[in-house]
Amino acid sequence: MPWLPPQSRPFFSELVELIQKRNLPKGKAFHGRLIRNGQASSCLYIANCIVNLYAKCGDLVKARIVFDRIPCRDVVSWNCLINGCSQLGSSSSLGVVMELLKGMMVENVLPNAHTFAGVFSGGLDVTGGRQAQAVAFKIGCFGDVFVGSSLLNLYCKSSIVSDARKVFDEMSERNLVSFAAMISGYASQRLAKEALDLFGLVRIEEDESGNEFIFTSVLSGLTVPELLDTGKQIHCLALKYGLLCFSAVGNAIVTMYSKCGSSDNALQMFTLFDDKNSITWSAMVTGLAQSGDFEKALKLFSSMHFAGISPSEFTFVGVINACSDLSAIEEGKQIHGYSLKLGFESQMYVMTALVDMYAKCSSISDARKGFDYLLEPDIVLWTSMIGGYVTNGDNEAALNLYCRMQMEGIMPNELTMASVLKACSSLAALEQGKQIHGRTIKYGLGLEIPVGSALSTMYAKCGSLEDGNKVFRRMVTKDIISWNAMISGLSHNGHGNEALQLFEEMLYEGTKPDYITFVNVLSACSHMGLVDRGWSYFNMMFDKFGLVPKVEHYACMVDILSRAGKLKEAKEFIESATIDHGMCLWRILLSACRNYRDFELGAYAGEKLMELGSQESSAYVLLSSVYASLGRKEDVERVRRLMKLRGVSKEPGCSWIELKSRVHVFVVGDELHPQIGDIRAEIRRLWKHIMDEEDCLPTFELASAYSFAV
DNA sequence: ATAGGGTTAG
Repeated sequence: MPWLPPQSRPFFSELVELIQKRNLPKGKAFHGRLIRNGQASSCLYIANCIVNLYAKCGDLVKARIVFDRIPCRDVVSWNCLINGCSQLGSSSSLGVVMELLKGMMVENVLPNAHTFAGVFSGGLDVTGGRQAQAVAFKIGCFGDVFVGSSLLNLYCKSSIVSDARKVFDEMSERNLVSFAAMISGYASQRLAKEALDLFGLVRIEEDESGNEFIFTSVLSGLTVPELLDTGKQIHCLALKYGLLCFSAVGNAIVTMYSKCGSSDNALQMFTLFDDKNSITWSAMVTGLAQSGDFEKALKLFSSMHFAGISPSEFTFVGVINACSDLSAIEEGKQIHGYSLKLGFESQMYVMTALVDMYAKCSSISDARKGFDYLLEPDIVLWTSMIGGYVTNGDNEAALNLYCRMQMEGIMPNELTMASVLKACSSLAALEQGKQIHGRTIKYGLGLEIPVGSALSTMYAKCGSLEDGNKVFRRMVTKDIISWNAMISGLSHNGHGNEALQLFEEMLYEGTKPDYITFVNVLSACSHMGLVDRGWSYFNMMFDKFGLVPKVEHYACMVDILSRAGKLKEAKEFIESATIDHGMCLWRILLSACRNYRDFELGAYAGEKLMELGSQESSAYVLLSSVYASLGRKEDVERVRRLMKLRGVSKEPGCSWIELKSRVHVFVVGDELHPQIGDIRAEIRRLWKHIMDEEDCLPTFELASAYSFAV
């Protein structure tokens, strides 16, 4: 049967050429001619070629029609169709590929190595891959290098490197292709050591120096500064073996230098590059942006135009990120315009970068416009938009969008859940948070760092400390953020001792605290009135961990001292502070002086604030009340006039609470709540209770809150 | 006649 009659030979060679060129229009015309002169179905060779022609050109419908008309299809006919589907690579194609594999076996056509190589290179579905793997094993195609390489590549692409390695180890024959696939699998998982080990093995086992594929793969895994020297050595090897003429190798070297923190080497490599292509430019622009050289990145981006290379979607993503980090919205908008001009308006990655940029630049409505433009946003774009709302403080919008996403049946990922949980934390929306917790379990997301941390924070912030702690204890790996979240949760809910205990436990486990940890620890000391421990933690920051205390830490210290009534000590501490502390320290002292009725010191602190030009209304209100207590009426007037003169006004206070799925909002001075009468009566009752209590002197804040409320 | 690997991105 596989025989090509002499009269078909000229047609055959012309067909092969059309297939190689993927020339569908000419191919169609040629197919028409073959039908007219009766050659189309003269032999299986020609028929298969025609199936292959349509399949390679992506016209699977036509390929299938021709295929269905072949009277006795052989394994090649099926393989052509399968490969066509594989190369389309759409999400639905894997199902089709599996159907075809089944179909051929039903017709008693035995698959061969070509079949499986095609099947494995088609989709990214692991389940399908495993099924087909079993069939390949049974039929005895498993030993083939092509089959093994494409299967291990499938596992790599699905991020299951361990399974890929199993296939790799079990292969009876390996070649450079199998090595390249395996190395790149490790590299993409950032397992540089494993990738380098295999790279070394290539030279022993294959007795070869490798090829351009091996080099690009191993280079792409070198992404941290510690590997810079290794990267340099591999660069030298590439030079020695004459592989620098492959632009992919050069591109990988440029990226390697950027990621390993050597922009200089990257730029040098880039400058010496003979024929820079779009990838080279993108790699360099992105590299500069990621190293924090945003201006250089933007400059290089504009010179690209003059070099006659037009930016790709990759370049845009890189340069838009530079704008986000710079908060350079004007440049960002221009680049957005440029990307529209080049027709990237529907590119998912570009749009995600734009949404991030607008969100970071506080233009959340522009971010939303971009998001709405894409009809089928993928999960990363959904997550960026939701996360954008969260960073801009519009937590309701974040949750609304998340609900819409759920209704559209989009499966969230870890980062989506972490964002919506953060929204729940900020809103203190416990019920919603619990539901989302349920979802994470349903989706099998576990308690890995983004979700686990967000969950324990959410419970802690919503006052459900036990649940927060439960989640925290079940997390297998905790990072500093998880610890901070739990410590702060305990501290904020009045469990200062437990907060400090947890901090000690953290130190014991060898986790290094950061600035935020110390803010939480010091504020716990403040709530507990622990002056000595406060001092010891404050000193520990620099002495033990090399952390220079920031203004927040000074503020906590002032708070500790003044709450404990050590007002003079607090004043001396502020005046000896070596940092540019601004006004907040005096503001804390002033309020403490008011509460402790040390009006002289209060006036001193208040006048400091007046000198520094405070814009906080509370500073003026507090100081004038201090002067009122001292009976200095003219000073009261002066402070009030100053407040007016400087245009300081009071932001109305606002608070809310969620009860039985309803959110109750209160703004200072409003009468809107339907039960406002009952609420006021209850506040009066509580106030009376406080006043009746012995030794219970309400603070100034409490007293003013009371006077506002009733 | 049919097959496998690499470089840039959210």
